[in-house]
Amino acid sequence: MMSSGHPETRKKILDAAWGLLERDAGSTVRMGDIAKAAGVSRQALYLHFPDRAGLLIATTRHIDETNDIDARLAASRAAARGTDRLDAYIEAWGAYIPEIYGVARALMAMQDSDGAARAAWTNRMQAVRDGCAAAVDALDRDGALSPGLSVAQATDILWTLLSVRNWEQLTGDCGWPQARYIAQTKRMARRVLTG
Amino acid sequence: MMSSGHPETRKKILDAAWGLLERDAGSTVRMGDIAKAAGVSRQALYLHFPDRAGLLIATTRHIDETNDIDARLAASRAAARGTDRLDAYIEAWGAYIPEIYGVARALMAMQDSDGAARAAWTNRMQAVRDGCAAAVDALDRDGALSPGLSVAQATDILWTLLSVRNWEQLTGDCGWPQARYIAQTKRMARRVLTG
DNA sequence: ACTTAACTTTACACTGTGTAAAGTTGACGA
DNA sequence: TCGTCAACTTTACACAGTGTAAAGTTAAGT
Repeated sequence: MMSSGHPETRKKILDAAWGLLERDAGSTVRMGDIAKAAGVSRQALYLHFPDRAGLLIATTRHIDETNDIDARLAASRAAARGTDRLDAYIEAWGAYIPEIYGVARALMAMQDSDGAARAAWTNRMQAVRDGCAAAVDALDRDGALSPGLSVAQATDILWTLLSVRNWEQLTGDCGWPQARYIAQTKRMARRVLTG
Repeated sequence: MMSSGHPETRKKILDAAWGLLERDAGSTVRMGDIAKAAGVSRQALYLHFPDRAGLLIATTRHIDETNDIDARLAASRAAARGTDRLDAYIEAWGAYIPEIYGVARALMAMQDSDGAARAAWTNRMQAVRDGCAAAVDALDRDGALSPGLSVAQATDILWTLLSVRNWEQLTGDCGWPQARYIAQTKRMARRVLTG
């Protein structure tokens, strides 16, 4: 059963899931953990969300709304020159990754087993890809795109460069501070795409 | 109970796991699936390997031995100039990723829940990182390393560029053929690291 | 014949997800 | 004031997959 129940309880659950996933993004957060954190019975979760995947997906949307991601990314479209636009997009998306990382990680971990989780995450990443395509288009219009690099391939490259996994590896395994991640990613994108 | 039993049966199991993980790298390969493919009871797996993580780790080693990975990577160390060496390393490792992708994927999926799997995979990736560091050092000795890029940071970047996840995204999601992956990765590495 | 290693068979404990259904509580309306 | 209804709790259970336990089988070795 989905989306019955008080919106207030629903919000409590989403906030609990968010907090828990943000806090220990490493360990596996179970349905029971979320219920306990929300001060609600485990079964109550199933009154509001169809299953674990549904709850996680709803959590990403909840985070998006709270942080007004649309506005943030829209701002990056304002820049006139292609390279400025590229920088702005990297800054906006790169700053957003840490916010969603907890849920992203849980959702990525489900991809192999759960089709709905895979679809939801793919959809989400498609939106990022669209942003990459827009930035690459802007570069291309300026004639700044590296010769011998098609628009499609440049988009693939930028999209890959900006993956959550790369952020995870650089800030996690390599211990980079967020500021360095942003600066170096900008540098890499410029070096690889323009020229 | 670990590593008792006939080495021949052990090899049958490892080959079965290898084949299965290579074939449907997407879906979840269960212990029972491997047992059936090996023509052996599920319990027999536990006579040879401590648990699922242990079996997967042993499978990577088995693949390494069969393909003589050490020799392949050692060959990349022969190149005189730093940039040649970089190319050779990318070619060697990049060609190896598809071979281990099936097991790698299964092992990566276990990382959140299983500490041994995490340790094994981390160890493995550390070896790749060492290769990256060696290539970066060679560039640095040639004075070819981009100014404003420390050896450590250059290593981090190359290591991230060469991650299995990036290969997965480019050849999988983006549909790149292997040859393009190699060529473009070489190009990116050169552009980002040297100059 | 006796033993032993290697493997099979059967059975079961455990974890986490999801379903099912009966019980509780408080608000709201006739 | 009583009934009703929605939201939630409680209890119970089915299911999948991993791993453990232990008794049974088989073939080779001595």
